[in-house]
Amino acid sequence: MRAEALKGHLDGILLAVLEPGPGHGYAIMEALRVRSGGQVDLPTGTVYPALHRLERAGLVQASWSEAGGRRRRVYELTPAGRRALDTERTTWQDFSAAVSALLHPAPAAVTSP
Amino acid sequence: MRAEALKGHLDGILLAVLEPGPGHGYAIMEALRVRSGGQVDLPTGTVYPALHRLERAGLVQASWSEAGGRRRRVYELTPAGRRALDTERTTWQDFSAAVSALLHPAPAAVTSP
DNA sequence: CGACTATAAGTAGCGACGCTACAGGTAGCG
DNA sequence: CGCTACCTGTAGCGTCGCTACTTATAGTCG
Repeated sequence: MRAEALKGHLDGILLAVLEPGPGHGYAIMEALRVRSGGQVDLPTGTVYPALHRLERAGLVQASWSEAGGRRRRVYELTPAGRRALDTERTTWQDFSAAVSALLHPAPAAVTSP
Repeated sequence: MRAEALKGHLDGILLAVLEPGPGHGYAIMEALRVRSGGQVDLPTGTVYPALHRLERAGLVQASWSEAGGRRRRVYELTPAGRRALDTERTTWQDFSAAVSALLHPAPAAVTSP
């Protein structure tokens, strides 16, 4: 899938992945690949800047951790992040319903009589 | 609705509106507003450039028409445009299913055991 | 040992896209 | 005459995801 189509919804997806518990960037990319059945496979140049963006926005909170000589930046939802996720979910519902409706039927011609 | 969220799907929507028959820019904006129950209300600075883009891409074909002293640029789908619309519909199905799946459940934590 | 893969994080620069804020013009109504 | 609806358009901006690259450690295979 053209991951480019995620435009504007990536943030919500990342927040959703972090909802059940903290995680680091690499694990998030893995989780997305697995959960989408390989459909969503984001490059690092997409995920890391997005996480930094979320951090700047105060939606996630980050901290360094060490595991087997590998440093990890672990991200966790903030209260604001949870609220933003809720908002994103309802926004997505409305949005996808609207697009589906517009994309599918095609009842009559556009030109007025 | 944040029309910005349409990123990447606007073209498909415009093609869908033009599917049943030709139409001009202003009527297209009207049609979108009406069909979406006011949810989708695009500014002219979004619609006209998008139509020009579709024209450059060969997905629509444009011609001037005159009606009551008002010039109108009427757009019509090309065969390539119809094919692109089909593609967009299946792409949208996959995409929206994937996003819904990722956004909603949240089965387990990200971090591996 | 050396090469390679997996794990892990990051940045610079680019291109695409939608938006804001304009500009310009006609028709009709009070 | 002023206002609203109709109709098209552009310049410049900001955001966002992508490509391509860099840096570093751990494990595996020949």
